[in-house]
Amino acid sequence: MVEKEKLSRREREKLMQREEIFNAALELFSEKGYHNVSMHEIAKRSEFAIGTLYKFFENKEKLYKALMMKKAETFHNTMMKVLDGSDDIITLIKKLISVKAQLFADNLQELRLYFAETRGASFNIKSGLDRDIRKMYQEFIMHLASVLKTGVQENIFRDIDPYHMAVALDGLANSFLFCWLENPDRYKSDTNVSIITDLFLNGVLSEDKKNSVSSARGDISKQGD
Amino acid sequence: MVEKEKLSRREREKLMQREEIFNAALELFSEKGYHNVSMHEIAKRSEFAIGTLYKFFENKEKLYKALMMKKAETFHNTMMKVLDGSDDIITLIKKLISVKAQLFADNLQELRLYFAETRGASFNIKSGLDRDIRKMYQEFIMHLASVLKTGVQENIFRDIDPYHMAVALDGLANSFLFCWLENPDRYKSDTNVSIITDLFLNGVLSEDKKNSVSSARGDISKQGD
Amino acid sequence: MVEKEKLSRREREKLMQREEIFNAALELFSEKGYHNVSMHEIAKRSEFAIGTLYKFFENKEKLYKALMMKKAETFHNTMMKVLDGSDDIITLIKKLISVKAQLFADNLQELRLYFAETRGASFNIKSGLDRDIRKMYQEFIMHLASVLKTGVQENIFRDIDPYHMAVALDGLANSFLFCWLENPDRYKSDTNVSIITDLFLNGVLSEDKKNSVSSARGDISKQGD
Amino acid sequence: MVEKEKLSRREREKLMQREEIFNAALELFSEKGYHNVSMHEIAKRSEFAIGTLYKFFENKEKLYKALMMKKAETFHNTMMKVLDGSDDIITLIKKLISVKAQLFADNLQELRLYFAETRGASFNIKSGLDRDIRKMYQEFIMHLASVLKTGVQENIFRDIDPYHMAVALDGLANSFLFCWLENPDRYKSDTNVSIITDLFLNGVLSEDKKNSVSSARGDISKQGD
DNA sequence: CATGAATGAGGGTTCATTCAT
DNA sequence: AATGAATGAACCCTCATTCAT
Repeated sequence: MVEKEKLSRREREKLMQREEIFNAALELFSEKGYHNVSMHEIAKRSEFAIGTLYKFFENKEKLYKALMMKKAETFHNTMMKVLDGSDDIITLIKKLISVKAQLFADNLQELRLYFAETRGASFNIKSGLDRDIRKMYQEFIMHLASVLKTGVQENIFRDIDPYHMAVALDGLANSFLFCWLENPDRYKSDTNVSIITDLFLNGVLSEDKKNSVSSARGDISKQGD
Repeated sequence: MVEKEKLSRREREKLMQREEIFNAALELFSEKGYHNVSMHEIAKRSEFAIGTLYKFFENKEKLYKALMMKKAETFHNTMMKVLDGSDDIITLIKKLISVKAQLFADNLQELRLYFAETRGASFNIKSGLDRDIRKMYQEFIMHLASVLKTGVQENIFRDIDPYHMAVALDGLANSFLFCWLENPDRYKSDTNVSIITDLFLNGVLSEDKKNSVSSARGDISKQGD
Repeated sequence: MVEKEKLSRREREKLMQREEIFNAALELFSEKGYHNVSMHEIAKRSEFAIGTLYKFFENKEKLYKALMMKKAETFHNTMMKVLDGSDDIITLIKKLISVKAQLFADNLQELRLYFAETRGASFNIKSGLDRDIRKMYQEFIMHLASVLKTGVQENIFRDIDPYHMAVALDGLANSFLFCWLENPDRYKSDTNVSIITDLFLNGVLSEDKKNSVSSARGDISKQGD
Repeated sequence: MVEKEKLSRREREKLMQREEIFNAALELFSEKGYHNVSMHEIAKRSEFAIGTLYKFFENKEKLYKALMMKKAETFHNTMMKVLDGSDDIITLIKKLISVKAQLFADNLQELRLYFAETRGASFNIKSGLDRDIRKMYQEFIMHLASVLKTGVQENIFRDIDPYHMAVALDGLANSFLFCWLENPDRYKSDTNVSIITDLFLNGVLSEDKKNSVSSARGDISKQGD
């Protein structure tokens, strides 16, 4: 993503330093939340002087914003890449959930911060972080909707507003994933992704598709009367 | 809930004052989040002296916790009451969404705080607020699951784990409601509640029930072929 | 001391109330020190309203001063009364130490406050408490000196400046009494008073008196060469 | 005590700053007592920002304790050093009083604080300051007692409990010194030290020594018959 | 250029005092 | 006259930010 070849040694070094500050800050914010972390702590953890932090980031809020935006972009891009794949729509949805599940498993703390910004009370109103992140989120939903729309056009899905389908799919995934990550004992990564997928597909697949999509029934509905 | 007849004038006054502090604090916390509101501000907004605030609430954290617990209990009780109604399961679900929609419409800001505690990064860990609120939420989900279970037993729903259905229904509702409340132009309270209901029911109704539940089809699926 | 006969019921009542506030305040100040006691606490302990406290005492500092002055006067008067007795000088000194010892044993905490004002850092500089108490103390020392002077004139004591003798006697007594009250295991009230007396008398008695004052030798000096 | 040669410029500076805060704080505490001095005042007097104070001392109580302990140690060490000298016992006592007198003259305000902790009402109990200081004081008394004991063994003093002699000597000195320092007009450093010494020695010297110790008579007892 | 000592505004909280009832 | 609810100045302390080195 970063084109190291074109940068001078000095510039590369700077980028590395920025990265190290990022990592230290992310760790701390994730552990304790924005307001319970001081610049002092970040400086110590990143092994830079406080002044150096301010060379890279105007202030604490901007640092946090940059951090969250970076994470959000990573999440965003990861999800978007799935949407841009050439899989058939059913596979794509399965992948989407699967990738999202992995994202949750790997970044639970960071996602809490992320959701605090999207759903909860933003820590950084002034910097407009919440606005920017929500915009990205909307972009993703719209893209997902456009993909789902092809499913409707191909008669795989019933004629439901694709935007609604997108919101539904995402909401379903979020609530299950949070639920599982908070009650880790309930979570078995293999079968659980399909629970979400199946619940979603059952609601949106067109009648004549239902039988042909194996996993969409057997798993969650035990009696096929 | 409060028996005003039995209280002395002084006690009524106290209750009113407490309420006013509550409201001022709730407004401010909702607008800016816990850490961006000072006791000074709350005092000013509520038109009391700082000392008076401390007569009613031991400290800022306790005030916040009392606030959140009160709101959470209101939400909780409102939703629980619906579950305890004697309606048939389909009506009950519709009511649930409808009531929840109203709750969202009336308390968007407060709900942001609520979600910050349940989903986002709550770092008010000391007071155990997040634990208490999540417990209440789990209680609700379990109760909803038990109600949905009767739907499975009566063969209205397919044989899906009721807990999963509960998580799904709640997740679906949350994401739609947040979405609409952030894009108020998309929101028309009448038709939109049924979008959530229909999406959910389509995923869980047993085959032989689908035709008999009118609203569950026509609205979202325009053509059943 | 207070002539109750001449006071109306109302006035007697007031006096009683004042007394109760005094006692509550004295207890608390003795337990925790001036700055660690709030008017609230005094009100609660004395079972009066805060406002009532302020009817009797202009402010906290004045209350404390009144309190300390009263205690100081009690100490002062008790000691002065001994000085005014008609005993011979040796007996008088013994009584003085004995009475002082009893005062210390009964009022250790209050005396700590008293010494904080006379010797330590006064809590109430503004009110001039330290000045007033030190004045009383000087008065006592001067009176003691005048009594000791008769001992010099009667050739019972050597020709030492009576003021010096007074300071010496008081200093001796204070340091022993504090020492014993802080190490109560060392303290046996009977013999210890005579330790102070003997030490003092040994230093000041004229040669020809030493043999005639029995207790002044045998007790502390075992070998009479 | 501090090896300035081995410290870097920065370290020396730090030490100087600490010293300046110490001095400002000591002045203020001595003038007004612990509770009547705010960190704000100390900051202003020492010409540092409040934050800087907290770089050097964890909190107000720790600052006060450090202050008191330092002063107490200085007093303690100064007195102890005299005790460890190789002088004969009479000279040693004279030196002791003389050094103590100088200490009082140079540190009257600070000594008030010190006595507030040892004798008066110390309510800095949390930090254990009073305990630590009293322990040091006891140590000094015990050491003094052990030195005086040699005087008894060498038959210079009568057979009096050395601990009692120590308490007496210290108490005598304290009361005279306080008295003089509060009535500076009475004080003439030369003759007055010998007043204390003589009073003490008169009480404790063995009979056969009294004549040989010149100063112990002539000064305070004008006629020896 | 990197550093981190120094800053001081602003936070939460207490409590002596007032005054309407 | 007695009350105690209400007040708000002032406390201790933190931490984002600056700037001389």
